[in-house]
Amino acid sequence: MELLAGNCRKRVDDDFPEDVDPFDGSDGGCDWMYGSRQSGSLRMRPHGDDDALATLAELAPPPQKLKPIRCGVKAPLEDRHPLDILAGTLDRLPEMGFLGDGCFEAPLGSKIADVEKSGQLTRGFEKVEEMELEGRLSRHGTSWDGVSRSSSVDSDSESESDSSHGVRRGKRKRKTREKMEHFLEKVVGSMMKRQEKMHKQLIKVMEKMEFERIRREEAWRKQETERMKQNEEERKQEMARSLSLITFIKTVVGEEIEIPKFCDPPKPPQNLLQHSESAQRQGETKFGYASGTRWPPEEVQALIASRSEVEEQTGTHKGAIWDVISAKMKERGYDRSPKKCKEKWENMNKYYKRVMEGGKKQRPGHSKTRSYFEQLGNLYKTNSASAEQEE
DNA sequence: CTTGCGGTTAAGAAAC
DNA sequence: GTTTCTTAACCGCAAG
Repeated sequence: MELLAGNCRKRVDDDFPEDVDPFDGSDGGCDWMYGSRQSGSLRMRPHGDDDALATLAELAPPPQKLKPIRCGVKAPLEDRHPLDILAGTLDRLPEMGFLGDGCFEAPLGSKIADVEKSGQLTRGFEKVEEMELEGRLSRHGTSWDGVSRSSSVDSDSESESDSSHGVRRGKRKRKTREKMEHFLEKVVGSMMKRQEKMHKQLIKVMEKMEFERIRREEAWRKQETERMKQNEEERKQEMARSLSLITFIKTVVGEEIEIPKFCDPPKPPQNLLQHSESAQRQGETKFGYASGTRWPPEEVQALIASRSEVEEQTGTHKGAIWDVISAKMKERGYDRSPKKCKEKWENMNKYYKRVMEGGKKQRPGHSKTRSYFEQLGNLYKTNSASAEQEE
């Protein structure tokens, strides 16, 4: 498009006289198409023989202010037919970045050549006329240049014009134009097809990449699940070893060893996941924990144990105690944020106090849900006892 | 600003 | 179906 807009400075190779000013009237370089602006246009000479060129002139009216395609250096005007020049330019479109590689099965130039050979793009000369012309041109020392040819032919043909000639020319003109249009349609159609094909290919590649990404993700998930399972196995083995050790010590010592509650086999880190999974099948449990936010009794006990541990260690409730508690909960296999731990603790205590103060009777069926009451009560007792001792 | 605490509310489950 | 219990989550206030 840049080329057509006239601002393309890209240098193409020598086949195309890119440095030639197509509208430069000084040497008549573009008169073949637009007619001489100095000595009168082609159309001013109705009896010109070069019908195809005349057609081109009709198709492309002379530009008024459009800047021609220029490049840095002026090259000598070639003795080439304009259609050859056009073909050469079209063939360079891919190089110039207008079309992708292989936009056309064969070079456009060759297509044009084919069209010419098959007579689709006749230049409007009959063999005889052409030979005649050649002779005349050579007599005038003019090269095979559209302008020279057309102008010299025009001047001569004026004298030879007759009515039958005019009718034939008119027909040829129409025919040529139709063929030109047909050819251009074909070119555009071919370009569009090519672009469509490329677009489809691009979509295919994108789909393939997306598929690959999903596949990798799946593989990663699988791997992660495997790793978790392995961890769980190791933990179980460790627990079994510990239990057998404890049993052995028991038999050796002959005394009952109290195992702290928090030494219960910890749940795997994915217990939250399990909760959500089990929540679905937990019409079976008292509370479905359907929301996934409810704390199961074991988790509540773990929280209380963690809290009492930290309290023993620090002796204070201040500071980042809930961070420590959250970390301890994680060690036990429960993933709860410090904020959640704190909230749960507060809510639990609130409810405990409310119930204790209110002296409400526990629902028999709900005794399980308040399994933490006992632990909390113990905790309060020990706390108050230690406070009394300090006093 | 952080922390602890009390109050409130909506939602879910069990008891009636 | 209604009532009651239990819980999570949010808000505000006071103390440090």
